[in-house]
Amino acid sequence: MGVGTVSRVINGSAAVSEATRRRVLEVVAELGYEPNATARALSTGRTRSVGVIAPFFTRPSVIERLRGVAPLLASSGYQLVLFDVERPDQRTGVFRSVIGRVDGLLTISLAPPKADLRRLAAAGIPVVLVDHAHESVATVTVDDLEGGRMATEHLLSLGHRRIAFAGDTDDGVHGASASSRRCIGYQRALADAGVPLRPELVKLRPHGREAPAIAEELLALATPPTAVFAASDLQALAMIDTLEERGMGVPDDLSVVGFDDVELARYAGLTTVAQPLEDSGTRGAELLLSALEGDDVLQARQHLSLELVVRGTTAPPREGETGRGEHGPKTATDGMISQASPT
Amino acid sequence: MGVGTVSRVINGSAAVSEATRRRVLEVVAELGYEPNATARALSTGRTRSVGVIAPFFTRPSVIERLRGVAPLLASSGYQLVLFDVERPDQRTGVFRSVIGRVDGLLTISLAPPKADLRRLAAAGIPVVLVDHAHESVATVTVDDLEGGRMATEHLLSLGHRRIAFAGDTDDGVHGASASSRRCIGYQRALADAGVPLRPELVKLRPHGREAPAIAEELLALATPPTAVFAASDLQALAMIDTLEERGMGVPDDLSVVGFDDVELARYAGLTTVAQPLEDSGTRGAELLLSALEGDDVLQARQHLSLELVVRGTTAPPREGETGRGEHGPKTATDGMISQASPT
DNA sequence: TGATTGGATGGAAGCGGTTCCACGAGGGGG
DNA sequence: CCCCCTCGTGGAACCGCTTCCATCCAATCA
Repeated sequence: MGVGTVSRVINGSAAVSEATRRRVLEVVAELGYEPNATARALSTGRTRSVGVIAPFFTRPSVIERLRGVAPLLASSGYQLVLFDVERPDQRTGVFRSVIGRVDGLLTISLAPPKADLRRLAAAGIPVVLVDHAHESVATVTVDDLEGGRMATEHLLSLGHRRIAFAGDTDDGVHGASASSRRCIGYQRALADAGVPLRPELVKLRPHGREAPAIAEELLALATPPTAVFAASDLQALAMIDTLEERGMGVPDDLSVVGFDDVELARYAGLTTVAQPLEDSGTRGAELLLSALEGDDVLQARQHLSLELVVRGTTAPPREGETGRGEHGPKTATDGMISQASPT
Repeated sequence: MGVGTVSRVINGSAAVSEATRRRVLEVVAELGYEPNATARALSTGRTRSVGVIAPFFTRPSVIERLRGVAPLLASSGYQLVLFDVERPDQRTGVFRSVIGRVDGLLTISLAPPKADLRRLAAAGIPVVLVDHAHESVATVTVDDLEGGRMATEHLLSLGHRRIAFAGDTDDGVHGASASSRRCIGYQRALADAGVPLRPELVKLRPHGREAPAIAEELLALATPPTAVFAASDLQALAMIDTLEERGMGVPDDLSVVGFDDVELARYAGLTTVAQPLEDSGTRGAELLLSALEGDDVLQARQHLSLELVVRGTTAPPREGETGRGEHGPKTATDGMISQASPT
């Protein structure tokens, strides 16, 4: 029994007589032989695994995306190799180090450097970007700008005028510009409504991890906002916690809108802009799988839609605090007709 | 420049003259050369990656464990390869297929077949079991039995007597016997309190995914329970949803206790038995990493402790419903003195 | 000055598969 | 009866790296 024959039997390739096939299988079973995946990968050039690169993959929003990815990969026989990016220096090397380790690549909320994308392409590794737009590879995105607008308009329609924005600094490290696009939507909505943008109400912090600090700063303002639009649910939730610790009632004293609609948001009753997280993962995986089958998906641009979900953290501002009189003292003269047009 | 020399420079092994080293590095930079990880793995027998096997890894409890694992692996330079087990047939092969793909293995809430454990040992792959006890490999566990007892005793101390248990069928597929151990704790607590075990109050369903069905069945009973101990927070939460849809108030009409204390539980205000999920991941990763360094950790048995966290889903039963009169009609004769000894 | 020693270097072997090619045997057609 | 095909099979070459061994050269020592 030559090595070639055994290989052929195991891979079911080419023609092998029924007799030898049976004999090989017999011996394989007896020896409990299991082919070495690494050797096979080296020889064939295919690893049967796809890489998923995500910053802080245990974040709820990423996890919900993975919920869409995992089942598809599992049922297609691909191994899921997770590359967690937690520090800037990790990101530098990841895109390079995956070459030769994976057959395909899916990134979540990350902007791959153009140079790396070129190398990947040269290496014949298909790439799909979930939650990040790019001109030359397949992407699955939502209209963050529009989402920012939706959240802000909701607040405006409730009668709010002093609306803060809490987001991530687009440090360029993770290239997660979703937050900044949402901020643009926020600014546009304000502009369209003729509400002046007040720079002191726009708070940016790295990683979206310092919502408490932002809450404190906002509260310390001479005239605090009556509403906050946070660029992610996690930020919104953390902010609400801090606010309530400081004795502020949500939404009575302050309205809060989030973004994403992660599972937690439902339980916390958070008003938020919902994006189809799990679906984004599914679409991304579909795209990648089809690229691995040989299809050309470079032009694919999946656009998922957003939806405002109004729950319990937004309400009209207290009387006299619509913020119309920008700097004016809190004169409680408006009576009770502050509700604009609730959804 | 021979291949050997280049290899030596790249791996910083053995002696290479400063001149050649510089020259090699130069060319490497110029060519943008990146070593092929697969070939390296085949040659050295080390993959620089560790496998994590978990059933449904996107479940909150697993994710929180991974939160402990990921940072440690990342900072030690190991790749995290995730093997998601969603179907029984996947489990059969996983333990075999990891051989040759990973240097070490960490399983979560899974019972590896003894035979596979032997093969792994023979292949020199260290294994750490998180959330599953085993005699011959390193484990990180909690005392589920005691946890079941804690939850049940809490309910008993509130005055409940008709206490239901909602858990997973220990189908042997995932070998997740945590649920059944918790059930034993539940039974012991009842026995110790002299409360007879009523089989119709013990509901087991696969995957812990059918809490709604269990809730329905419980409600349909001639004399429904006044409290439920669910073997996981997810089950508890799903059950509460269903209960409330049916017009039952929690905890007014029915008390519910969960298990795990996942993040959601905090937001949902669920009373539950808290186990240090993230910490379990950290401990597991530490053990594995140290085994990878060559330490013998086979005897390691990390025992983490549990804690009852009382929130808003448990309360004394309604008057006259302590269940003392097992089958008795709901005679509302007890007056208002139903509170036993609230925590 | 010749022998000795040790550091630097080149390259072959091997890791465990897959694949291609050559070869042999058996069968059908001329 | 011989030739040619075809099918089945064995094994060499190769995938890209590490590692060991042999070689070489220069410096040190006698």
